[in-house]
Amino acid sequence: MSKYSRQREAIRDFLKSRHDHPTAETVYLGIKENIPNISLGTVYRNLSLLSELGEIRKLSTGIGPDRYDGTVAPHYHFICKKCGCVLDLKMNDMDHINVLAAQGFNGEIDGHIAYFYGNCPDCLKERKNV
Amino acid sequence: MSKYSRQREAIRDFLKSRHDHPTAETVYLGIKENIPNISLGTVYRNLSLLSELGEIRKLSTGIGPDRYDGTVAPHYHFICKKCGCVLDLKMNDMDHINVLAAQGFNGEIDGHIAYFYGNCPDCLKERKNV
DNA sequence: CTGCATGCAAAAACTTTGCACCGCC
DNA sequence: GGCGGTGCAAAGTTTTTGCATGCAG
Repeated sequence: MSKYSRQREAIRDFLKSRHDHPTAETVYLGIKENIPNISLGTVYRNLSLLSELGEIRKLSTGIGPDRYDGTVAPHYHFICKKCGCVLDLKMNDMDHINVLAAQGFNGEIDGHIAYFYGNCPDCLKERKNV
Repeated sequence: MSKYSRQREAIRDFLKSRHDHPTAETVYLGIKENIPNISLGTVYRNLSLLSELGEIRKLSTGIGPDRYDGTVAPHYHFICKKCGCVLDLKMNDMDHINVLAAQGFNGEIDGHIAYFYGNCPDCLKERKNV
């Protein structure tokens, strides 16, 4: 179905190597260091392909542009309301909530995404200084 | 802090009166029937203000534009992967997951948003017909 | 009156797409 | 070779913003 490409591989590797949650722009700039003439369109095309294939995940945080995550194993995210940063949370998968959601619902539920909101450690610290 | 405006009130009322989850565009077109010369900019400004005030909620589904919800009482949403529709789920609030998330996290967690994904009743039906 | 809110339009921010060329299979 | 992938740039979509004017307090 899809053919090898150096650009796609670079994008996948880039995402797997990072635990922050880069935007398309950040991915673009990062890859550019090794493949200087890669284009932003290619980055978007591949991010969207990889995310359909389930090799990466797209995060729509509601703050700023979409972000991408190379970790597909189930895990959850924290989003700082103040600075907009996105952090991984170390917590177990909550499979059981799919069952809760499915009760009294006629459709088919095969997954969930949960974002936790609040203040990140850095912003908390700053708040005390002010 | 903020002054009365007919436009803002209309937007708030419009959202409270509906249980689908309209986009800014839909809100704009809806209000326009009563206030023909309202502008899209005003709609965006007020949606964003109301959502900061906690009077409405913004939903970033990752599929299409942001949507807005006049129901602020805790509840959860289902998003159809196929048609992109957004439905309310009848399920209890899962306060306890904030505690789970806060374990081993240094920041402050004061809320969460969870989206459930799958196929909506209509798309399931359609799939059987094909 | 004073200042927040609005309408309008331009611009910014983000993402997708058409097209000619390139390179994997 | 054939077909999917790329670079480039233009266009599409969604959202924000500057500015002059309007209206609530």
